[in-house]
Amino acid sequence: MAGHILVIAEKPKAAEKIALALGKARKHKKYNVPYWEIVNGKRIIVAPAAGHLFGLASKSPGFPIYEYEWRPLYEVEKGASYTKKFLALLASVSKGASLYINACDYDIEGSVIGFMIIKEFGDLKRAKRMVFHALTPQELRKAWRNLRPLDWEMVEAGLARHELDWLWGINVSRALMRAYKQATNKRRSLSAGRVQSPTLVKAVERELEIQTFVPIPYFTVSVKIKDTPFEPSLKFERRNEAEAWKRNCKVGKVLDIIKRTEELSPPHPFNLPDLQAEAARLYGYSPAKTQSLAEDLYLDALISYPRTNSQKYPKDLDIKGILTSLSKSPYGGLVKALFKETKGIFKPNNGPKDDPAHPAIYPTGKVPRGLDRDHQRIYDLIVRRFMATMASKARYEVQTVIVEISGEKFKAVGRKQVWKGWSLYYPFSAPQEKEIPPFAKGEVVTPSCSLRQQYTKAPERFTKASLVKWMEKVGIGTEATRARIAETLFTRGYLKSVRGKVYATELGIAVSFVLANFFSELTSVELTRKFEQEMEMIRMRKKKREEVVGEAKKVLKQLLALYMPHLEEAGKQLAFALGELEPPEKCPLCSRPRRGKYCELHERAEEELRKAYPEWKKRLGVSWKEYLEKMKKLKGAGELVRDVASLLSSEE
DNA sequence: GCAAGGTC
Repeated sequence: MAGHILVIAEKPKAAEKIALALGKARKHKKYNVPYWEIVNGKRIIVAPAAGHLFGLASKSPGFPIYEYEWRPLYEVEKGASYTKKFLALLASVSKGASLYINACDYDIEGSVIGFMIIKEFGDLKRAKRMVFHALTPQELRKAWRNLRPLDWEMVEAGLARHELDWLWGINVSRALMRAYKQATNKRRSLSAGRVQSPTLVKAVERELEIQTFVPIPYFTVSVKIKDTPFEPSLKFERRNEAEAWKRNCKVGKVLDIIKRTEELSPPHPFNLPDLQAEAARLYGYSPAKTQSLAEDLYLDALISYPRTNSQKYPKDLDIKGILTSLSKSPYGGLVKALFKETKGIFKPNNGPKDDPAHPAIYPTGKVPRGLDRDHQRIYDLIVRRFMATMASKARYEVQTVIVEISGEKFKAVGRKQVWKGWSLYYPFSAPQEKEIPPFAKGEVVTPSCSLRQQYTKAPERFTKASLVKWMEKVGIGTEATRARIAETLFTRGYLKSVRGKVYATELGIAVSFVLANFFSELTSVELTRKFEQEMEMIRMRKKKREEVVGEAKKVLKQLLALYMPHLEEAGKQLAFALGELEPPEKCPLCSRPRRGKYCELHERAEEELRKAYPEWKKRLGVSWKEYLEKMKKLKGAGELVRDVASLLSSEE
């Protein structure tokens, strides 16, 4: 065993950290990829992958398809040509090694990345796993002293994850495309998958909720005193109840004035979802755009790795060093203020969320030059947030005035900032100041009350950002993939974005219906839960990969057998949606195929319309005819509802 | 060409 030890890292940055922790490292380059050689002691080479270098591909064309193989990623995925040089390097440095160490991130994907490389270029019988949870020298050295045998269970779980996603995704996608081809003799990229399809279905459900929404009327009486609005507004079902209360609303008395100081903790360090949410809120950027801008900043070495869920900085982060470097930037004034208020002792307000592979996002200290507006805005958020997490609490003087008017209590809250604290550095999320006029306890006041008729509102439309947030909430996709997968729904033409709001297209609705009818597993986030359980079973050696994959094939075979007789029908649904085919019988209100009196969607709208009438009659005393007249023009009513109301009122 | 996952 005279050869060197090869350590395989998941990416160049990690390779560098590992090399520097293991000894005196010399940096080399081959095929324009950096790698490191430890020169004191044993000969060790640390070389990086770039994420997955291998991917699954079909052995043969056709559908359904249950055969696949692992191939170099650059052969099977366009846009992955950059992986070729990494493969070339790893093939080269693998030669003559006596030991292969998988030092990729300690998760099932990292286990697969290293495993595939050792399997292809090295020797699995002389392989070990290095396990660490942070790229700090101490942690890395500890991992080096405690090398473990190769983690076959994690590898098997990871391979299973790839195979399951591939089998479901490729087969159901092809099922959709086949159907469309059959109906139109045209080609079109259609897709379905464990993550994208539940997201599509959610967006379509929201679309239909909005389009079939029937507002319900109610009455509010709102109270103002000295031109200041008081909370809450009172709600009533009927106008006469509201009017009765308004007549009572003549005089009030100030019951209490409560003054307190409110302290607001600094924000947590940025993880990717929080950065995306802020960029969406402040600048209207889509999550995919923010991610891509952040990645550019990372590649420019301006910020740390952005694809993270962590809200914690590394324990050994050189905060002082970073800030010192930034003092030569336009943020110099703020840096000076931060040094002054913290006296050089930096304690970040780390948040609860963690990520096994990467810490929270922070600036590296490198001073940027010539960033365009978009990059500058993201960089600005990250630098300011970084400083804010170390700053003191913001303080507000809050004054609450409580007034009683004929037995009901109302309040108004004034807020004045008395200490800027973190909001000096990150002003974007500080609460607004609000001034209220002076009141005295016991003071008798004259309220002005106004009565308004209002309507319940349909749920909000998704934005790209809130759709990605939803994915995060229900736990599908990862930091690195969520925004990208949401974006594919738009490139497929399933969803569209108008002035920042998400709309489901006819095609999106049709795909969602076909999936619900024939592949209902793919319409729910439960499939991800099931996968997670299966992966766990494999890791615990309670189940074998072949077993899990075999079961999935069986389920798919059954579903596809049920689907095939309806291929043409499904294809027609897709073709109707795209206007490629005319339905034999049209809905009297739109161009969708007729199902009963109307199309499926207008049917649903009529149902909602009829369901809501008793409530309208009770609250407003309107006749059916008056109800329809009103609904025809009511802005908050769903478009499909208004269509049906127009038609019904013309039939009356 | 199609998934989801990693990263340049």
